[in-house]
Amino acid sequence: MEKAQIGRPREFDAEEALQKAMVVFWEQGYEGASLAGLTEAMGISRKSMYAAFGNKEELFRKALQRYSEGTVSYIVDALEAATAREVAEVFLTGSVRANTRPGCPSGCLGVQGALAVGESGRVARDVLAEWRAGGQEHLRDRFQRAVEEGDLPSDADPDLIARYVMTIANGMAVQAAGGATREELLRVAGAALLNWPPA
Amino acid sequence: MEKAQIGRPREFDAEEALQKAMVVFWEQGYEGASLAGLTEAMGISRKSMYAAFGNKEELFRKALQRYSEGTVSYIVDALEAATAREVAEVFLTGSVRANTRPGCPSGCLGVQGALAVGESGRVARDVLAEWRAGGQEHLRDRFQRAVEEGDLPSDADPDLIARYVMTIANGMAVQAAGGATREELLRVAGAALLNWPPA
DNA sequence: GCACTTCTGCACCGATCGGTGCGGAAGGGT
DNA sequence: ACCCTTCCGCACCGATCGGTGCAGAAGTGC
Repeated sequence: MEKAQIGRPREFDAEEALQKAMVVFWEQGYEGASLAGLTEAMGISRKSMYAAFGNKEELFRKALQRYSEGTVSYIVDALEAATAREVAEVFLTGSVRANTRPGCPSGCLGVQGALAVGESGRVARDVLAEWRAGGQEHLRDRFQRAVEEGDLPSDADPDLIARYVMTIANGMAVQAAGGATREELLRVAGAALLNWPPA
Repeated sequence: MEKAQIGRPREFDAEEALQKAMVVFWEQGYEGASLAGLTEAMGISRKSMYAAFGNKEELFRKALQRYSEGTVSYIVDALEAATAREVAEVFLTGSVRANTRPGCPSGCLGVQGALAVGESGRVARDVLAEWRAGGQEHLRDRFQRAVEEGDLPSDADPDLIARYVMTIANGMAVQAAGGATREELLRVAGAALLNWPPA
C-alpha cells in the first residue's frame, strides 16, 4: 500500500478510510455495499479508492484483515488462555462483545459479510468461509494441545469441540444481527459453557 | 393467487415456479438473486412473474412461506414432542437435515437469505429477522409450558433456553453454508444436547 | 362465431452497478 | 525554478438492476 515517496502524497489517511469501508461492509454485506456508499463513507473519490486499494474485492479483503487485527483480536488472547475451558470462555465472551459493540454494526463481518450471494459475490463468500474455517482450525489445534497436555480427556475430539464452540459463536452472530442484546448473548454463552467438555 | 376462472389460464404451475424461486433465493440470497436468474429458473417471463406474484419482495415472502411449510415443517413435529428435551432434539436434528439436504442449497434460507444487506434488501432482512424471532417464540412458549408441567425445573428460564437452542440452530446454518457435512453437524447437535437443561 | 379476458414474449424504461480516461492541480527531489 | 510523479474531481463507459407498455396470441363463456 506504500509504494513511493516521490510525487504528491495522498491527502487521506488510508487506515482511517479502510476502517470506514470495513464498517460499511459489516453493516451491508459485500453485495449490499455499493462503491458509491463505500467511497462516500470513506470520504474519498472512486479514483482514489482504486488507486489505494485495487478494486472492490481487494478492498473487502483488506477490510477483513483489519477486522481480524482489530475487532476480533480477542481470539489471540483466547488461544493463549491457560486451559481449554478458558479458551472457550474468552473466545465466546469476546465474540459477544464484538457482536454487540456500541457504535459498530451488530453481528460479525465474517458471518454476515457474504453468506449467500450471487455471481458477483462468490469470491467474497469463499474468502469468508475460509476465514471462518481458519479460526476454527486455530481452536482445534489449541484443543488438540489441551488433549496432549491432559487438560482435556484423552478421548476428547478436538475437531468436534472446536466446531461446537465455533457453531455457538456463529449462532450468536446471527442472533446479534437479529437484534439480540449483549446481556442476552452473554447468558447464552454462559449456558453453552455449562457443558464442558462438550463431548 | 387464484383470482379468475375466465380468460386464458396460465400455462405454468405456480407452486412449481415458486419452488424454483425459493431455491434461488436460498442459494444466492435476496440481493444476490436477480430477476433474470429467478425467472430463468422458474421457466417463465418477467411479465408472468409480476402478474402471478406481485414483485420481487412479494415473491420472496411467498418463497419463505413455502420454505416454512415445506423444508422446515419439522418444527411442528418438534413442538409436539412429549418432553422439552425431545423438543430440542427433534428441532436440532431436523435443522441439520434441512441444512444439508442433498439436491438443495446448503444452510438455511431464513439465515442466509438476507443477513446484512443494502438499502434495497432492508425489507427482506426484516422479514427474515421476524421469521427467526417467530420460531424462537414458539420454542419459548413450548418451554414455558414444560416449566408449568414440571418437565423443566421451576426456575428454568424458557426465554434463555429457547434462545440457546435457536443459537445452536443458527450456528449450524452458518456451518452448513461453509461446507460442514450432515455427520459433522449431527455430532455438534449431539454435543449441544448433552447440556440439558442448558441453564 | 363472437366478445372478453388474460397470458406471454419482446423491447424498453430510468437508475444504478463496478470500473476508467482524461486533464488540471499540487506536492517532493534536485 | 524546473520536472516528474501522483492525486483527484468529473464525466463517462457498457452492463445490469428491478419493473413496465405494448401488441399479438390463446383460451373460456355465451
